[in-house]
Amino acid sequence: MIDLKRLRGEHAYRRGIERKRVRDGLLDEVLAADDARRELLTEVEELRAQQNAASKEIGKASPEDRSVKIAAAGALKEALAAREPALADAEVRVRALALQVPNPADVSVPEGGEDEGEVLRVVGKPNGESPALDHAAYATAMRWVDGERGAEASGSRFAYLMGEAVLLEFALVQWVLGRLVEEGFTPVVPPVLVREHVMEEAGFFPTDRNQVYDLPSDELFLVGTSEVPLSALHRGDLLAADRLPLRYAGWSTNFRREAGTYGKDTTGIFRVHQFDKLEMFVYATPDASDEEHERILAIEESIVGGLGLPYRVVNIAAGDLGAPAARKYDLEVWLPSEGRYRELTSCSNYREFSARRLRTRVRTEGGTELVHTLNGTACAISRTLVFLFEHCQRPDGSFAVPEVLMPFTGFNLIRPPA
RNA sequence: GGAGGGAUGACUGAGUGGCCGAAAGUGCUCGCCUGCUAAGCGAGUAGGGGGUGUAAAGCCUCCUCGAGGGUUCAAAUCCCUCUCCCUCCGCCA
Repeated sequence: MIDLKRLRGEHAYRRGIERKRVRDGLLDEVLAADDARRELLTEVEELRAQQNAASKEIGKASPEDRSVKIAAAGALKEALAAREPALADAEVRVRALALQVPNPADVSVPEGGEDEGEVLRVVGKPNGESPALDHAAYATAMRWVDGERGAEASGSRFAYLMGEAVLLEFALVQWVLGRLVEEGFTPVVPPVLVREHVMEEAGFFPTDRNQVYDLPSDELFLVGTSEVPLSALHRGDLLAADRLPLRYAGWSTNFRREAGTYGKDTTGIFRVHQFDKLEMFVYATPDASDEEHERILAIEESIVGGLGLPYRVVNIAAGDLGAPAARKYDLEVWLPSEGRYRELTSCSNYREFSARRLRTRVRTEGGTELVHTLNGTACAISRTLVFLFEHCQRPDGSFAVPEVLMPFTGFNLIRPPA
């Protein structure tokens, strides 16, 4: 959630919001609603002050004065009760509007939409050739992915992952998790079913509600990323400054309805309803969050680069940022069969946007401040496999295991089935 | 799933209708003191919102004792619902 005070008083803050895609007039509506709310608040508080004072006097009053004073206090109570609903309505209205307002884009974020991200660097070179089979055909040929049976069992975009592909998954998890522990991350296997308030406070409801699977009879929701439960880990906490940064590496299965993606990426396991992912989530002091963001990016680059995948780093444009992100980097990897770069990982700095709803704060010399939260993909397994299926595929159809994974797979080469 | 007990500030813990935003202790901050020390002495120390203020400070005010609702002139305290924790019984990967 945004800072209404800053929206009211800081031009740059407002400008950062306007650089994202915001409905015309929304910001003025929020400000007007907030003005109305504060006016009512002043009025109601004045009445409450009178009522409190009147009540206090009754306690000290002599028995014979009491009945008169109680009657007077009762009248004040009624006057107050007449105005309170208006204030409550105003608060609901401000909140509903404020929730629609995205986090301002950082000044370093380029102008524009989806295709206007700024390519910061290109690392590694596509060799210009495509493998004999694209990732989907290869995975089927190697008997690693069975999408047909997956669809029979659970519907489209579900698949069975099998054989060496599963060993590759666990090798990836082992290798990446080891790296993250080296970098000071605490590994976490979080709950993947959460309550509604967790979804709300993590910023996924109401905006992305249609992307989330729910279990109505238990009033629980399946998470689409471990970012959700990790953000709830310090809900309402007032943290000591010397505990920050808190770095967590969440491993979870993730569930996404992928509403609105009909017909997109329909082959293989590029886009599926269920996948496993290692996610980085960091709580940082406000003055350290930009540095922490660069750190997360560097880790992502070392993972993607370590797998030998050619990639580029994109500074995502304002119009393409999600609502909570002030800035975001994507790592896009070359996908030979499509002849273009596709997103593999990303990392965002939410600044204090998410922490405001979570009420996660840090005690500093000056007082208390909202923490900054950041998140980044360490390794999204299915999609990583997609890229490996093409880049590690050799002309004879065998699969060359990336060197960094060899210690965890116990084999270097996988031959196609006879 | 059944029965009972509990949730208070950074932490421990007192408080069963007004004198309580809250005793005491711990911790922390500042000062003093002992030749040194994890010792002693003194003072301060909850969070959040609104208003005022050029800003900081200050001042006024409201809200918050797990969450939400209710009773009452008045609620940490009484009632209801929910969440969580503990103990016992049952069941179980």
